[in-house]
Amino acid sequence: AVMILRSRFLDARRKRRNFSKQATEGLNEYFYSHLSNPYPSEEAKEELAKQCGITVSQVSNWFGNKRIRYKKNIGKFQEEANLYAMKTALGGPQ
Amino acid sequence: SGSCTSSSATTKDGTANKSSHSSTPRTRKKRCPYSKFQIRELEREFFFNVYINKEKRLQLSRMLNLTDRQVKIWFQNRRMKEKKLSRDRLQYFSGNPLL
DNA sequence: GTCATTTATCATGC
DNA sequence: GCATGATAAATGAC
Repeated sequence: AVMILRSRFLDARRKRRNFSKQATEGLNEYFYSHLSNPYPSEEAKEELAKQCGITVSQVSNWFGNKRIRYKKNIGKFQEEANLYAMKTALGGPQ
Repeated sequence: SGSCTSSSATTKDGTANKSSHSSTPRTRKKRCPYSKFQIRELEREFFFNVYINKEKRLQLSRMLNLTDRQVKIWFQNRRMKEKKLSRDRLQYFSGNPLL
């Protein structure tokens, strides 16, 4: 039984699964509404994790990847940025 | 594929030697994944001792063709990885229906 | 020393 | 074939 749990644990860590639509939505809303300083505090990370149904580590991973990939190619994310800027302007998270 | 050997890129202090200007912001060392052999030996030592002393560090760095700094940082990162593994294990097994 | 990062790389999804 | 999440070197704050 212990071996089974151990193998499942190892498999769960290895396999990557995309986040749900709502999770990515929430992460992007925070990112683009804090574009000048996209560094959520530990409390904000916990809040996002609970809201998105993922772990705090996954929130940290997402922001780390997002920051550098955004910085490396701002143009590619322009459309996405406008989308979420529009969304927050129309009564999104205050 | 041939720019990860630790002999040419940096000096022993870890100070980069790319330009002659003394005030150039030293370039960040390129991340180069370690070989299977290097990882095996580092893990072996980590199993005996989570904290490595200076002598074993020098010995290991020579054997693996790494700098002291690289070995030191590897152990730091490895301790952080161990801590994260413990957190993940706890979280994973805490809500397990088989328990 | 820890620890949050940056950056490149790996592994997978689709 | 890239997008995406996770991990492995490397840096810097403290």
